[in-house]
Amino acid sequence: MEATAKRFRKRNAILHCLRSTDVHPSAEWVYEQLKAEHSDISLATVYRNLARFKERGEIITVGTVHGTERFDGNTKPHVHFICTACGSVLDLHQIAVPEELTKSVSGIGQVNSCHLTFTGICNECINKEETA
Amino acid sequence: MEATAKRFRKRNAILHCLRSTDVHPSAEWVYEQLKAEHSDISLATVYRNLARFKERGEIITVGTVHGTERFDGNTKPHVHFICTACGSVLDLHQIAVPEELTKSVSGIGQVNSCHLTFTGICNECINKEETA
DNA sequence: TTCGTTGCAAACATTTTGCAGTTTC
DNA sequence: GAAACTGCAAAATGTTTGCAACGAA
Repeated sequence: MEATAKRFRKRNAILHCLRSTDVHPSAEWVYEQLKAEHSDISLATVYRNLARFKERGEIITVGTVHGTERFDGNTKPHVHFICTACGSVLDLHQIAVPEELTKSVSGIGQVNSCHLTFTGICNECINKEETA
Repeated sequence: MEATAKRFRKRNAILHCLRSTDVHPSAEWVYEQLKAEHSDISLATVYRNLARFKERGEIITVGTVHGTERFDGNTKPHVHFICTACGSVLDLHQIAVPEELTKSVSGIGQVNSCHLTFTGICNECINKEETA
């Protein structure tokens, strides 16, 4: 099996981890997840591969939340909501950036991507606050 | 003059610096600008005041470009273009996020802000590349 | 006297890098 | 053997904090 070639085991694991979650993880989170299966994995490997994936467009960056970069294995354009209280990042699949908007950007340069992000307080954090 | 009270001179200078530029500066950039007028200013003061302004909504964060946070003294909602080559951040005043979009987000929590960002390569960098 | 602001240096957290060891071709 | 991937530890980076000094009320 090519996919399990020892050479790429960790790289594949990192990509798979990103693709199979919707928490928009940080490097640290991915590292923690993979430690179970790959007890000898190093954080540097996670960072190196995240950088590589990003370069190749296999993953995207959602932004920096509370000082740490957050990634998304879903590269299809979609909208995000970032809770500034707990730092969670949620997908808003029901919304899309109208194509006309993107088109009207030409003239400033070569546009490679477009990212719409809402920030606020998620329902969970609002409830916590009320209960407290 | 209240505005020039020694107590707030540097804080005012920092805010004024942000309000009177469209480069979407980093903390370091603001610091460098202010050194001319305030030779004894410290980077910590810049960071402290930027955090304060952000908290109070007097400035906003545009995002993190090449590892450093970039600020904007213009808090009116507007769209940005980030050049991933040179790291410059440009305003796209001609575009606006349709209100309907924002409205349809309710349900996920309390939305405080919304930010649309395009990334790509600015014309200047494209030209540099071609000439090279 | 009490409070808020600052400079300085130290601390901090995240991310990147150098190097040696290993695997694949 | 050459090239690619990795772990480890060290380094680099951007940002925050503790503290003493100062200024304003």
